[in-house]
Amino acid sequence: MRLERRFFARDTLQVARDLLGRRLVRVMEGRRLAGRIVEVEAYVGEEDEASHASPGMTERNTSMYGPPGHAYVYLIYGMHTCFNVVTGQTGFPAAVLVRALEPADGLEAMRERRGGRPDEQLTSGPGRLCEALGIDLRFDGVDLCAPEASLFLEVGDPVHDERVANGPRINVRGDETAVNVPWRFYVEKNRYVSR
DNA sequence: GAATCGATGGTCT
DNA sequence: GACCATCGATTCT
Repeated sequence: MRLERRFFARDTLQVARDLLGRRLVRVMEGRRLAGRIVEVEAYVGEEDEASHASPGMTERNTSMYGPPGHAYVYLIYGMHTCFNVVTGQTGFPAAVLVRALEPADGLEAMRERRGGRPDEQLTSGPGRLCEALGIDLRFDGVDLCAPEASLFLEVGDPVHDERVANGPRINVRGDETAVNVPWRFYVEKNRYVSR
């Protein structure tokens, strides 16, 4: 069962929290690579100084202004890509960065893609999970809810409140608000959460 | 373990 | 020309 567009069209903080436990799935050369989402961060509006939308619309961040349920993928530090899900209403720039997965299906393929690293390091970080699932810049702007999508989200097993922790976002710049708002959500004590 | 540092390229001023 | 929503290796305590 896939997550439908209306799931993503809600308040971004709600979507971020509810994304925990869902499965991110990549179909690649007939193989299914999937992981359970265990860590995310929300980026909300142009007022959020940590968001790429803070300077207003640019060529890079255009996807953030587009319809919910699409991907926003960008290159960071010249060598890693990061995957986000666009949330909220079309025209309002907001997205949830997926920071870590617990590997579920296609472990062998992920190990190959990740150079044989230990399983704990396959998908425990935004750049790592993109490498493990083969998510690159070509996915920027694609519709994750399209029937033919090779990258999509499944309902999975939602995480109960007691298992959800939150805190400030990792490695963000900006004013005091941007640095301190507890918009990072993760599954408590999960081995695959980053850092 | 914790802290530090280099790699590497697209985007924006 | 500066700045990164990172990773992995190296260099410390």
